[in-house]
Amino acid sequence: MVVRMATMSDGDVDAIFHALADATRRDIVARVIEREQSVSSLAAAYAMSFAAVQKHVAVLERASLVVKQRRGREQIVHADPATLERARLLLERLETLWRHRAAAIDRVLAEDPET
Amino acid sequence: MVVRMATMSDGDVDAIFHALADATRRDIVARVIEREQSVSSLAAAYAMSFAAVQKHVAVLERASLVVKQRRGREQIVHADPATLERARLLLERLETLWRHRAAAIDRVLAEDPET
DNA sequence: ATAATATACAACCAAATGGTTGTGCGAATG
DNA sequence: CATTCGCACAACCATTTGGTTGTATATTAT
Repeated sequence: MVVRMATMSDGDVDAIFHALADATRRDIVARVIEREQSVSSLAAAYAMSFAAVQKHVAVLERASLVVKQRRGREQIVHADPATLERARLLLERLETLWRHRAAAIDRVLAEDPET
Repeated sequence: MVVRMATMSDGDVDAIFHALADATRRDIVARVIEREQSVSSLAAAYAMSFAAVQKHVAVLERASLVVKQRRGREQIVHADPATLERARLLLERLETLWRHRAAAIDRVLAEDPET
């Protein structure tokens, strides 16, 4: 199956990195990657109000890093690893840029040493 | 040469992702990767005040994504690709976690199908 | 039917963000 | 020396963030 990567708007990328810029949210992502779980089960893990955790999950959801799925009266939070990959690919692209630049510099230096 | 990766505090990671959560700042990183340049030469590229760009560079600097180096009256902004790599490695670790989980699920499913 | 549970959501607050303008100061140029 | 250039920094402002509490709603359990 081929999946076309939708072109990401700046806003999407902003949302992803912003969501990852908080230790609690990164921890939530790690937890739901290991095992999907309800919002309240997540909330139990942190020294803050339920509503605060709920908001963190909402931020992750807006960034498409997690998805919520209702099950009875619970809301189960799943990871969406595709979004993580998108973010990683962006960083990889920047690193590639760097390697190309470094290679270009090397070429120039090798070309005409001490002329 | 062996480089020991200093353990990153949550705050460091927060700073890196926060710095990347803005299109202007990501663009600045890309530009200085391609060619290091002065703050004012960067500022010329954006439709905002010099001070605003200066602040963006400061955010990137706090995150160690760029380094400034004085040259005469100019301040030359360089990329620090090591920090980019750190961020990428973090995302990779999360993705690895996911792959392990997926593998564990596969194992369970294969173990006892339809008992 | 009542109570308890899981979530949603609004209102509120302090602090941080992302922008502005203005002021000052060291370095280069005329 | 006077001026201009590149930058730093402070003050200010609107908006967003990350937390709180309180209220409402739907679902399960007694």
